[in-house]
Amino acid sequence: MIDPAIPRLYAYHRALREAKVSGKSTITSHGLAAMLGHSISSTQIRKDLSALGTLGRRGFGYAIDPLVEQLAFVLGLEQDWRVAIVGFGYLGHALATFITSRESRFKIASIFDVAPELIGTAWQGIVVADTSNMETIVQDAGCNIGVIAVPAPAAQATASRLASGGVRAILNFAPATLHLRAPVIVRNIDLAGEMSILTHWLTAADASREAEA
Amino acid sequence: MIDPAIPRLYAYHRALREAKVSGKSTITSHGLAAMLGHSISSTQIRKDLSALGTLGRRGFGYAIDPLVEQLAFVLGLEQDWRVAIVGFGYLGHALATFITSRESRFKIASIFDVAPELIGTAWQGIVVADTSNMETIVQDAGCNIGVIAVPAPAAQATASRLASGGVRAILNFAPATLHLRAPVIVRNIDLAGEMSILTHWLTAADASREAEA
DNA sequence: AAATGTGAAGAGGTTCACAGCG
DNA sequence: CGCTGTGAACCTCTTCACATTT
Repeated sequence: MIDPAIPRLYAYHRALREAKVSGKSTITSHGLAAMLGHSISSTQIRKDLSALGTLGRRGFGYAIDPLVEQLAFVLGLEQDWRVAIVGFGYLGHALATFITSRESRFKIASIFDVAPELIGTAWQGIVVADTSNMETIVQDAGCNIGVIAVPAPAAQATASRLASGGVRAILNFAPATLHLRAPVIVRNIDLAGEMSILTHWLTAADASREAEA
Repeated sequence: MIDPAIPRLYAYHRALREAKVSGKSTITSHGLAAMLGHSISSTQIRKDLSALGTLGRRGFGYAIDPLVEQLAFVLGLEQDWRVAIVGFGYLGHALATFITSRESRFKIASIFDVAPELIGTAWQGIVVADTSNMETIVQDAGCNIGVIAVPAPAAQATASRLASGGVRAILNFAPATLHLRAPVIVRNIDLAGEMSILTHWLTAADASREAEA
């Protein structure tokens, strides 16, 4: 499966579950495109879905149930994942809540922080640990995925230690470039960067309006 | 400037500021690529930077100061932006802190929530308002940018009201497709989606390892 | 008739190879 | 000689047009 298709597949998965909740049992590629605000064309949707196997019926559309199931399979959402969260400030806390509430297959398995007032407190039965034995705790808890919600200067060390503990995928919210030798999948979410994408386009929009005038 | 270059430009901006802090005043395209973990090639960097004007000196590299300045200009980081945050739970709180700490040009100008225990409390001098007069408050505060950190079912209404209040760019953390008629720039950040991108690749890695065996 | 599935054309961005300059 | 700047080749993904199936 091609790279940029994956985020689209997740979008389909989400929209289809919504469609199901609202009572539908089939949907067409056009209908799905409409649900997604036409940000993805119906042709694109058909191309993506046909790559997963023969799931549609010509002249009819797609049955939602098997489609959701197949998407969940391809996205790896049919197995359990154990997540370690490092940094349990507002961001870490928000992520813990968010992740577990949206996808039942994600379990927070360990939480770390350096703040003395947080260490030893519990969230949903998980006790916040200090970072001194991160590698072993992560390994013992069987964490596959790590979430980095620490300040930028601490991000690299955190990433290395998560990798040492056997984590093979990292979601990084710290504005820092992570250097890892091991085959770890890293996905960076740079909030300040996202903001500046907005400001760039706002500025560009202003500039072009002035150019017209 | 081409679309996918913008996130790269922000990455350069961040790395260059780091380089400056560590005492450098010039840098080569190769050096910058190394700082970014070679996730971007030096050729790509030169193409991107040359599109901004003649900023490098052949046989020498780039002077950091003018480059940072030019990048900030292109990214729209040289003007002030007023941000409205809707939803002041853990996520909203984290974003408020994060945004203001990273880029001094972003000012949180208004905050909204529906929780009675939050309404009326203050954060950094900004009083959390209920959502009843969102349009006028946002307009009076001169907000350009809105951040949606509410549950998915409330996202669409929030977006529409922000747009009515004059907001022209939205950073949306709710897993929902926003339908807006006005020329509003929307950037969606889907945390569950990001997680499933990781799980897809983890699953794919497992599958290919089994195929090899 | 209606909607999927798909080879071919097209668009957009990245990489290459090297010219140009300090 | 080192490093930037850039036209051309390349490649990947998207869109088009239409054959195909119910």
